[in-house]
Amino acid sequence: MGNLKTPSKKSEPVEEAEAAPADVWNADCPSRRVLELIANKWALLVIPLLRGKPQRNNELLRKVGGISQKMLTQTLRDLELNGLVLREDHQTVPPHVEYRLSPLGLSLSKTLIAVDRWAEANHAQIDAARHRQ
Amino acid sequence: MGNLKTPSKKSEPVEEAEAAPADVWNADCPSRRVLELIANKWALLVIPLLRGKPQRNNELLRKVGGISQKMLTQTLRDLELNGLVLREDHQTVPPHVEYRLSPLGLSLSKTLIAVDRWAEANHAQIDAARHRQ
DNA sequence: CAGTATCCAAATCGATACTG
DNA sequence: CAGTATCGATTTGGATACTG
Repeated sequence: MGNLKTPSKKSEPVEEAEAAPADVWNADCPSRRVLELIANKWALLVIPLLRGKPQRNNELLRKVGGISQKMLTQTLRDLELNGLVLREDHQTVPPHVEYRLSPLGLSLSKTLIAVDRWAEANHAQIDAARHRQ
Repeated sequence: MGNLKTPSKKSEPVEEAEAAPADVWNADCPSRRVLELIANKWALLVIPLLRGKPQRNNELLRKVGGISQKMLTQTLRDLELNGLVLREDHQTVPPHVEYRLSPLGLSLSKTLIAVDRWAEANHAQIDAARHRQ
C-alpha cells in the first residue's frame, strides 16, 4: 500500500507514465506503418546489402537482381525518410553518392538477414511442396 | 593428390554432388520466389498468429486488423500451396475450418516474429526520424 | 554517375453481392 | 461459418527518354 506513483485506480496503468504497447496487428498502431515499410522484397534485399561498406547507386543496381532504377531510388528515399538509411553526397563531378545504414537500420538488418537466409535455406522444401500440389 | 571424388578440374565443385548455392539477390534463384511469398505485410501478420492453437477464418479476420476476407483467403491459399500452412476442414455443418502451421511454417514463424517485434520495439524512433524530415 | 520525369500496363486491393 | 465471384479504384512497377 502507498504506491509511489499513486495510480488513479486500482489496476489501471498510469496514463502519463506509459504509452499503449505497440501492436502490429492493430491497423492503427504506428508500428504497423513500420511493418509496411519493411514488408516488401526490395527493402528486404537492399537493407542487408548496406551493411559493411557504403554502397553506390550503381553497385546496388547490379547487386539487387531485377530491381529497376525507379524502384531502387524509391526504396532508398523511403528508407532514408524513415531514418534507416543515410545518403551521403560527396558533391563531386561526376557525382559520387553513397548509401549506408544508420544505427537503427543496422539493427534492423540483422533481423532481415535472418529472413533472407531462411528463404535461401528452405526454398527446396517450398518448391517440393508446390510440386506436390 | 588422388582425390576420392576425382573432381573434373582443380578447384571447381563437383556438379552432380551439390547444387548452386541459393541466392535471394539473384532474380532467377528459386529462393527469390520464397522471399516474394513472405515479403508482404499479410504473411508477416498471419503466419505468427498461427503458432499455438489452430485458428479459424473468422478468428484471423478479427485478429489481423485491416485485412479483408479476400486478402485473408488469398494469403492462406498461397501459404498452403507452398507448404507453410495446413488447412483442416472438419466437414461439418455449419463449416468448421482450421488453419495451422506446418513444421516448415513453424520454423519460418520464428524469424518473422522477430521482424514484427522489431517493428513494435522501434516504431517510436522511426516516427521521430520521419518528423525530423 | 546518379538520378528525374513520364507514360502506360499489370498487379493489388477493398467493397459488395452471392453460395453451400 | 467459410468462403467465392466480380467490379472498379488505386497502387505498383517497368520501359524509355531526358538532365546536371
